[in-house]
Amino acid sequence: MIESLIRNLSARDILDPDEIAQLQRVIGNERYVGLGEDIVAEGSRPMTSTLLVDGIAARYRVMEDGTRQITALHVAGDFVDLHAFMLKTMDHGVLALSRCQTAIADHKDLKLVTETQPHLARMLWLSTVIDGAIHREWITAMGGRSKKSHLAHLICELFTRLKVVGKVKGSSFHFPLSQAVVADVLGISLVHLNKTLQNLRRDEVIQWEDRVIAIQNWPELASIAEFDDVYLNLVNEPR
Amino acid sequence: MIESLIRNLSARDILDPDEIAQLQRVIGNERYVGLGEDIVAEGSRPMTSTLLVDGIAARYRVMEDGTRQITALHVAGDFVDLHAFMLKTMDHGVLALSRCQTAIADHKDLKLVTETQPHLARMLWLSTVIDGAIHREWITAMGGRSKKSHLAHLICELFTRLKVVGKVKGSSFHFPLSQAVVADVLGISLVHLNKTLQNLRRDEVIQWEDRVIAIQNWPELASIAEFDDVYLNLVNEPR
DNA sequence: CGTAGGTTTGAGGTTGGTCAACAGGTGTGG
DNA sequence: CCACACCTGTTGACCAACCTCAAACCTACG
Repeated sequence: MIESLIRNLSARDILDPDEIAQLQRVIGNERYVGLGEDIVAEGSRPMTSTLLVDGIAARYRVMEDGTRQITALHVAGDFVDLHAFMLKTMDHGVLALSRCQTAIADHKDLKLVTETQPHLARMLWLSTVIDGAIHREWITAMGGRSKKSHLAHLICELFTRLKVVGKVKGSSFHFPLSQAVVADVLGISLVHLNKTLQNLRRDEVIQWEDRVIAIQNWPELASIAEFDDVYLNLVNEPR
Repeated sequence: MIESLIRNLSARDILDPDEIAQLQRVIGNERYVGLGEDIVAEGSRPMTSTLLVDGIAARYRVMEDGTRQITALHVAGDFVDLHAFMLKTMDHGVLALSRCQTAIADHKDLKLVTETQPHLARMLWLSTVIDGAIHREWITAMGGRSKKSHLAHLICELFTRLKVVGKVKGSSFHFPLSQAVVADVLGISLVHLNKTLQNLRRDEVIQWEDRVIAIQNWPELASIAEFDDVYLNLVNEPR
């Protein structure tokens, strides 16, 4: 159930067996959330944090005129709302973009971890801080890059993150989101997203059909994206 | 030296005297950084985290074509790189946008805090998580709002954050940044920023001259911005 | 076999970018 | 004291990026 989480954390530092056991004890209560359903509602005050065991989820905000902005994407092994352990109130919603398998950790138990397992607590802190690093990268992409580059960057990032948790097959990965959803990620219109995508296809750097993205030319894609994975902190070192 | 930090944290939860004493012990080594100088360099591996005691600083990235994107602004009482305590390597630089007064905390000491002062450690964790909430709000503003609304939002946010640390005078605050810098925050050109600003002035919601921003009509400004301060977590509750 | 969701394309309008020029203020060297 | 460079803000002209509206097409599904 928590293999993906273990892979995520173990990519950044060594977890000892006792810490893994702690995580197994603290995380439970599996359930499934259907496509399009909220995993966590905006404005709620959850007493637990949710681990995404499988599927893809998004944090999102909707504004007065009805436009929806997606602020983060989550894959297997990500906590979708670990920050709520500190923030208490959700300032955004979390939505299942595919059928999702989830598990939860009680905030009471997480608090106990901070009191008895400082290193494990730091690892959880780390995962919220990596979320922040990803946010900054998205800000950079939105403000400073062309839309083509931004889309390429998103694909590079997802490929890299999915690879960490073993969810890629060769150079392709399952990607069940519609173009409309991706448009809400990039903050552009569906029409323009589609044209940007055609542009990447014309360059023969990616294929995207039947809910699968295949990377045809990684060096070129990464170059279009100016992708550098340092911000994902895939370095195993003491934290 | 750490009054602003205390104000920042105390706005979110009660700090007991011992915790304040701990912070005072851990944070020291004041220095000044001149306008335009780096406080922390991209790619570095700092052994300390820097508290901004006074002034304004920015986290930034510069891309291949030379454009600079600012991903966060910091004011007195903010740690500019507390996340580096967990991330180890800086994936961006931090720059002084005015003459800045800073102080530092050793990562060794912060680690000790996580081992001996779990509540204080959670408060530090909280402050990195609020950074993340601000990032998400910026993503929302960049992707979903008009530039006018985005600029209005930035002003609302800065006013609110400065108010927490006692740096506003009535409805105005000192704001020494040039329009070129603000353009790098919003991810738009200087020319367009200027025209957007004129637009807000024409509406008589703000004044901005001589390095001071004065808010003339807060309700209208907040409405243009769709500003809601929940994401800043200005609620005092147990964390 | 009709309906709904997703993708693709075109036309026309708006937003925002680049280039260029000018004004005001400041600091510096002659 | 003047001449000059430089930084910031402002404005206009023109062009590219991106949006909205609309329609056509495809597939899956009841």
